Amino acid sequence: MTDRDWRPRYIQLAEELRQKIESGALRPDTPMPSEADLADSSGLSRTSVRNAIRQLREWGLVRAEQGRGTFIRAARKRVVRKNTDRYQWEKNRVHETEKERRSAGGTEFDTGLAVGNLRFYAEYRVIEAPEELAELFGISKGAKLLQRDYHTTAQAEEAPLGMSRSYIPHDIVAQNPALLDQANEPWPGGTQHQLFTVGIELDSITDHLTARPPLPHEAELLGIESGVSVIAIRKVSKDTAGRVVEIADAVYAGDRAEMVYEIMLERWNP
Amino acid sequence: MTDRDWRPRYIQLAEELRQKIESGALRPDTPMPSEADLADSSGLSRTSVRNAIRQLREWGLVRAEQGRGTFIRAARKRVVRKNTDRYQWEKNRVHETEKERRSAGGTEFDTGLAVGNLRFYAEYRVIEAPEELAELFGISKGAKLLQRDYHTTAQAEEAPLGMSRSYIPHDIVAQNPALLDQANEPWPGGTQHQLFTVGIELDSITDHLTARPPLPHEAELLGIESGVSVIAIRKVSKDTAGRVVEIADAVYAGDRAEMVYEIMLERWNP
DNA sequence: GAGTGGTCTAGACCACTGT
DNA sequence: CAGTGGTCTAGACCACTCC
Repeated sequence: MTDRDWRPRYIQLAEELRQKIESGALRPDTPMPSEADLADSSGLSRTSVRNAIRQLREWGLVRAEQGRGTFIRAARKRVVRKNTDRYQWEKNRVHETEKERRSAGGTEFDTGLAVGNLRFYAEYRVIEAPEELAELFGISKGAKLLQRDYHTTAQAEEAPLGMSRSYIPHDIVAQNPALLDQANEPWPGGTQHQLFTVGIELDSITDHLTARPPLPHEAELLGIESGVSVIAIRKVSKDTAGRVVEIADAVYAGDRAEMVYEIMLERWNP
Repeated sequence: MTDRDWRPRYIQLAEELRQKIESGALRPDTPMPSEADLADSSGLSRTSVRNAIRQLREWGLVRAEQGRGTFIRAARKRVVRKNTDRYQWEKNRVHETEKERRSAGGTEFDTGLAVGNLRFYAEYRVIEAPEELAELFGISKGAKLLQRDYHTTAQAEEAPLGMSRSYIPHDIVAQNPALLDQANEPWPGGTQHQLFTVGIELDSITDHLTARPPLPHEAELLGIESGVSVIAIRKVSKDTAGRVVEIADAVYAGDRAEMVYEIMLERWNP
């Protein structure tokens, strides 16, 4: 006598299907049996079958397309961002010629794609610093901040890999009026060069990473659905005087992005 | 005339409730109206109300407890792991006395808690290297690996913050038989000290971070539910000869962990 | 025992995709 | 057009919590 399975029927069904997917009996990018078929073969109502499928979606194993079917998800190819190298690479580029800086930006560094194959979006606003940011910048609440939203999409992809919102104290950027005009984006050399034009050299960048489900507008822009998480990164940049000069909140599709940090350790016997 | 809202009714209800939560009209750790009440007040069926609530759970805004109610989630206090400091700290400790090493481990470093307030779990197995790992280690497929599972729980918490599975080529650890016995865990000074006993000094540690929904066993162990993601980290450690000596896959609750990496940039004018 | 959320049914209509 | 998944209803019973 085997023990009776005390779990809900829809979970049992979800587990059965999970087995089939992980064993390869159901193959990536092929459709699962339809809800009606599963209801027939399992003896459950369509509602319970849908519960099972929702479970599979939450596990990130399948993707439903209205009118077409429910498909096994293939593991997505990831774009690897090695931030420990990227940030230094951006810094090194500040002193190169404009022609050189124009030739490639951060996204090209990550993806290896050429500049022409990218669609770039930028929008600037001036806002009043909320308490949380004011505290991090060491400025007073309500002081003016330049807020900039960015995202970049590879021509071949339908949705960007990530999106970011950057904040810089208005006092700092206002020293160079060109920095206040979003028409100048994409700025050759990026933020580190922009800061350089107002005399700022970065000393350190600190990334704070967390994971969470996407918010509705993030899911829409990044083209992700139930069953995909996002990597949220708060990036805090300090200049050589130890002052916080930029804070950026970036969000990346968890199934398409991989963030890499290499930590070099000091030697015992130098 | 306002446009008719073309979205599903349950999404509209979810959005209304989201507004109330984010505006503070519904406060953290207090219960929402019951499903029956919401069905009455909204004119929807209980099924649709449940769909709305599921949406809120997927957004991570509420938590349902059977028999008690559905509660607004308070933002959880995060444990911050600054890996750029932590790994060097662990390396520095290798040369300290055993008494000193015994006094604190990595979790204590992160949380500030004393050793006695932690429940520690470790389990060792010997496995054959699957292709993926063999390739990373530069050894042949099927070669023996020591696989070690760990998790540590703060006495005050019901669930661990994260869990990890470490792999080390068996050839390496077998040089010190004490390293093969899980009864020696928690080993004072951790993995870096264990490797030191077989003559290995680490040169670099590379973290690869992604985000995804938890697998069932992860959700259970970490005590997380629908609406919480995990941070998955593959940590690759190389010794001073450039050889990969340990690979660890760690998973952290996305709502309780924050991973921090500080990148120091080279100066333009040294 | 009253009230909560969790599971489950049997059915309906809709929006979308393919042929 | 038939077939798919998405929305929605009106019920039922269960497991759990709290009084």
